[in-house]
Amino acid sequence: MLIGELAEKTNVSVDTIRYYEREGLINPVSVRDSGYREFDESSVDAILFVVRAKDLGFSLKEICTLLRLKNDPDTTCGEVKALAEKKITDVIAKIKNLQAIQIDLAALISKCTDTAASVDECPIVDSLDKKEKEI
Amino acid sequence: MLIGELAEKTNVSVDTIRYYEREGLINPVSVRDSGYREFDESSVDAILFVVRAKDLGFSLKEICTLLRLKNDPDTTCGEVKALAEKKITDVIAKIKNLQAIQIDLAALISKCTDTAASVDECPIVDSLDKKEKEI
DNA sequence: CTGGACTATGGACTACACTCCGGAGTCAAG
DNA sequence: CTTGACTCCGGAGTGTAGTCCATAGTCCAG
Repeated sequence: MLIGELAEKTNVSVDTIRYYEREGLINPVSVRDSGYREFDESSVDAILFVVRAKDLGFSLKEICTLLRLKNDPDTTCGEVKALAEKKITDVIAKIKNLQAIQIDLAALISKCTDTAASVDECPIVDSLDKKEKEI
Repeated sequence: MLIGELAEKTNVSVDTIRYYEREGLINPVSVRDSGYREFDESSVDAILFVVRAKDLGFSLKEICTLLRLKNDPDTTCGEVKALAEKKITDVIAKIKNLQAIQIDLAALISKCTDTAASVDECPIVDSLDKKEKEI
């Protein structure tokens, strides 16, 4: 199949597929003399691999590494697991950060009881202005 | 004080301060004929306002809005609160997303029991390869 | 053999928040 | 009055993940 059909089957745009190819994430099965790329069902799987890994929070660079491991017969499952573990650590850290932000925002919001008040007396602005430095 | 001193006091680089000025987030108190910007303690507070808002997850653009509200006498506290509420909604959505990712990653990781196994039998790679599409 | 749909390429552009650079001008101390 | 630290400006570069474009070539049905 040509790139347009692959794009349709995977729900990934033609431009993005070409971008993934440039980044070394996928390869056409063959290329005609005209330059037209040809793909098959394995290409669909390859694209979906990338999409799923992306959904799990892996960057394209990390997916590259994942693919290199996947295609190297000497790779052990442990190496892949290590990547997944590193990623989950990152994810947990991000969640923690966001939760701290959530708590701070909630505290600010709850302080604001009189929404009609002038901004001069707004406890939210006030907090951003004068918040004592934490240790 | 000059920009270098302000940078030191706020722990924000000279380049970043100039960038914030270009973006309309802060303004020097005055500018000499030579072009040298002059700042005072209020500038320190202004920078710290930006830094704190950033820490709460606001983008520079949003901080711009926040500052416009802050400086407009007609602004009510409710308008500021609305921004904070929108932001906390965003934050909660991000947390939810990341938590879903965390769960998926944890499931994959727990499936991998034999770290010495070849990547061909790696349940993690396997899942990325063949995961049936969810509805 | 022609028209319309598709594809190729290279490069520019987006958003975000900086960061770095070169060349020139300024300032204050010694 | 020189030296060294500081500052100015404009512009380019960084990383991420694409997206869009013009121009040119290709493919196939009618």
